Amino acid sequence: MAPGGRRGGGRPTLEEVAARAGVGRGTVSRVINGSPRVSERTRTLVQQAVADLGYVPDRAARALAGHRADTVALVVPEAETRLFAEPYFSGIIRGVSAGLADHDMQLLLTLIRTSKERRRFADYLAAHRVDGVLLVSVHGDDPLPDLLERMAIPTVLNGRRSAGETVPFVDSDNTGGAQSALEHLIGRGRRQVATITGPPDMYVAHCRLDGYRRAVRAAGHPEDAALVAQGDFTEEGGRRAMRELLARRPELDAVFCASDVMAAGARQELRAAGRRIPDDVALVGFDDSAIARHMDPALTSVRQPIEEMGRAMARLLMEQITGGAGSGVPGPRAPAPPSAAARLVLPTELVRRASS
Amino acid sequence: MAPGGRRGGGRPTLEEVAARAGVGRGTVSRVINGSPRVSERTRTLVQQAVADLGYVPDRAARALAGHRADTVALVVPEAETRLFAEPYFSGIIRGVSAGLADHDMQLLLTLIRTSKERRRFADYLAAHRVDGVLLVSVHGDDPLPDLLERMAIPTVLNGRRSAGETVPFVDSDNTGGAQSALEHLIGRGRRQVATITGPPDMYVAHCRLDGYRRAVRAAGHPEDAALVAQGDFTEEGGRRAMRELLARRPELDAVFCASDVMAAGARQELRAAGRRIPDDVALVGFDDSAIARHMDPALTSVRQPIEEMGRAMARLLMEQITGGAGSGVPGPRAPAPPSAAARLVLPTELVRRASS
DNA sequence: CAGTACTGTGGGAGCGCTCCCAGACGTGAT
DNA sequence: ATCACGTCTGGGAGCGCTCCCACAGTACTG
Repeated sequence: MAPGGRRGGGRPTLEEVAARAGVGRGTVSRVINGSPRVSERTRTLVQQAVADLGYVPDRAARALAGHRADTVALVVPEAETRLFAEPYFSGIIRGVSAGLADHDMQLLLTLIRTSKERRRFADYLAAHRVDGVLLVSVHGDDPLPDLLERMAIPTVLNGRRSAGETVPFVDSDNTGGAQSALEHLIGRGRRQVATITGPPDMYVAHCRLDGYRRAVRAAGHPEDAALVAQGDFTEEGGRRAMRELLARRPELDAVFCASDVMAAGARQELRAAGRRIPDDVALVGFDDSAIARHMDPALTSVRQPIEEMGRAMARLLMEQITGGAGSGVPGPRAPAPPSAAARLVLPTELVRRASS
Repeated sequence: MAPGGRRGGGRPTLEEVAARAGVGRGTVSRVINGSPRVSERTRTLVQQAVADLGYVPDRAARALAGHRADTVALVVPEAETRLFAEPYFSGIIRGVSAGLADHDMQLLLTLIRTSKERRRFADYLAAHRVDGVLLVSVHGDDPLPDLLERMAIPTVLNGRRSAGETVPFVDSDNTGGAQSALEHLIGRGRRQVATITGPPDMYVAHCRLDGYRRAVRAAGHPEDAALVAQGDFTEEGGRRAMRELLARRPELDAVFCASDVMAAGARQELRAAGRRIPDDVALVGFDDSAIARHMDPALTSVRQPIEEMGRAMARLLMEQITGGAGSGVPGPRAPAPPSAAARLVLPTELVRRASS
C-alpha cells in the first residue's frame, strides 16, 4: 500500500530468506558471504531458500552497512580521452573488466575533463562510492594520485610518473621495447638510426629514448644528438620532427618513433621527401595500434601486453582492497602496506612488418 | 576506537549538519535535494553549515533510503568488444559521460562476454544498482532488451534491432548516409558502383544497403544484383567480398563499403588486382574511423555524429528516469510512457578524401 | 564431573539517508 | 476573536544489510 511504487510483489529480503530457511538473519548473511563458520547442513538449507526465493542481496544496503561499494573507478584524465580511440584503452578496459569479474566488482568509468568534473569525482570518492581507483596515463603534474594517497584510497596507476613512483603501478617495459626495436634495425644493417621522442615531461617518453640510447651505445655506434628529435605523440608533431631530422641528417637510413601516430606523420614527410620505405629509410613505431597494420607499408611496431596490463591492474587493486588477504571473505577495509609486488613492469614484443 | 577502521575523524553526517545549523534532519535533506519548501533564511543557514563541515551526502545511504542509485550502466555485448578500438565507442562514451555529468549520474561500464557475465549483470539489475541502462550495438537476437523491458528498467539503445523497434533508441541516418555516398560517386561520373554490405542479420546493414539501392534507382542506373556482395564488417570479409565482385564485374569503377574496416580489406584486393584508387576504382567507407584517415589513399567515408548520439542517449535515458518531469527534484521512479521523442535518428555527413 | 574451549547460531544495534506525518506558526476571511 | 487554510519545520520510522555480542550446544581436558 506504500505510495512510493514498491515493485511487483517486492523482492525478497534477507529476513524473508531467513524465515523460510528457519534460521536467523545472521546465519543467512554468513552463508551469502561465504563465511566458514556455518555448518554444512544449515548452509544447504539456506542456499535452498535463496534459490527458491530468487534472492539477490541489495547492494545499497550492503554498501551502507558494510562500508564498501563493490565498485572501482577507472579514471581517464582529459588529455587522454582522445587516446580512447586506440585499441589501447579497449585492451585495458577488457583486461580490467575480466580481472574484476572474478571478484564481483563493478567498473565505473570516469572521464575527467574539467576541474568541475574533478571536484565532482573527489566528492564521489568522499561519498564512499568506490573501493579503489585505477588511473590511466597519469601525467607528472596530475593532482589526482596524491589526492588519492591522502584519502587512503587503494590506487593503481597505469604507467608511472617517474622512476621513483610511490603509488602502485603497472607499466610495460618501454625501455626494453625501444631497445629491441633498435636492435632489430641495427641488426638489419641500418647505421644512421634517428628517433622521434615523446614530450619530455612524460616518463614514458624518457624510457623509450633511454632504450634507444642504450641500444645505440651497445652496438658501438656514435651517439649523435642530431639524430634525436622531439615530438609530442601527435601526427603533426611527428611530421615536424621528421622535417627537422631530414634537414639535419639527410643521410639517415632508419627512424624509430616513440608512437605509431608520430610514425604516421613521419611517413608522410619521408614520402614527400622522396624516400622509399623501407628501401631508403626503415620505420618503426610503438604501440602496435590499428594504424600500424593499415599503414602503407604496414608499420613495424612494439606491442605492449595491454589486456594483461589491465588484468594486472585489477589484481593489484584487489590485493590492496582486501588487504593482501587471499580471495575469500571480504572483510572491512584494511589497507595493505606498499609491497614490492605493487610495481609491475610487463615485457613488450616487436611486431615486424614491411616498414623495416 | 572502532576496530573496522573508521576513517580520520569520520565524515560529517546529515545529523551533524543539522545540529550545526540548528535545524532538523528533514530540513537539511530538503536543502540538499533542492526542495522549494524551505525558507530562504533557513536555506542559507544550512548551506553555510554544509560548507563549514565539508559535508558530502553518503550515496549508499541515499540509494538505500531513496530507492535509486544515481548510476546508469553502459552495456557492451561480447560481439562488440573489438569495436571498442574504434573512435566510435570513444565518442559514445564521451557523449554519454558529458550528458550524465549534468545530472550527477555515474557511468558504469559493463562488458558482457559470457552467459555467466550476463547472469551477473541481471543480478546487478535486480540488486537495484542502476537507474537505467544504455545498450550499445544490439543484435537482433540479443535477449537483453527484452529482459530490461520486462524488469521495467529505463533503457535506451544505440542503434535499433529492426524498423519497428519498441525500445527507445538513438540511431544515425544510415540510409541517408549511404545515399549521400552514392550520390557523391555517381555525381563524379562513376557508372558501375558496387557495394559490400554488412551481415544481413544486422539492421544497420540493411539500412546502408537500402540507401545504396535508393540512390542507384534515383540515378536511373540499372539495379544489378551482381554488384552487391555480402561482407561481415571485418577486414577479411571485405577482402572476400571484393574478390567476388572483381570476379563477377571486372568493369566496376567504384565500391561503397558499409564500414571502413571492410574498405581496408577491399583496398588490398583492389591493389592486388592492379587497380589504382581512385583512378580505376573509387572507394568509399562508412564510420570515418581512424583507419580512414591513415589509409593510402585517405578514404572518403560517412561520418556519424557520434558524440552527439551519446549525449542524446543520456538525455533520453534521463527523461525516462525522471519520468519526463524537468530536471529539478529527483523523486521516486515514475516510468514515463514511450514517447515519440524516444526515437531519435541523427543525420550523417560525407567526409571526402582522396579515395573517390 | 566441573572446568575450559571451542563451534554455530540468533538477534540487537546500528549504517546515513529519505519519506511523511504531525505540529508550530503565520495569514487572511468571517 | 474564531476558524480555516496556508507555509515551514522537527523528528519518528523505516530502507536491507553487516557487525558483533551473547549464548547454546558439543567436545575435550584435568
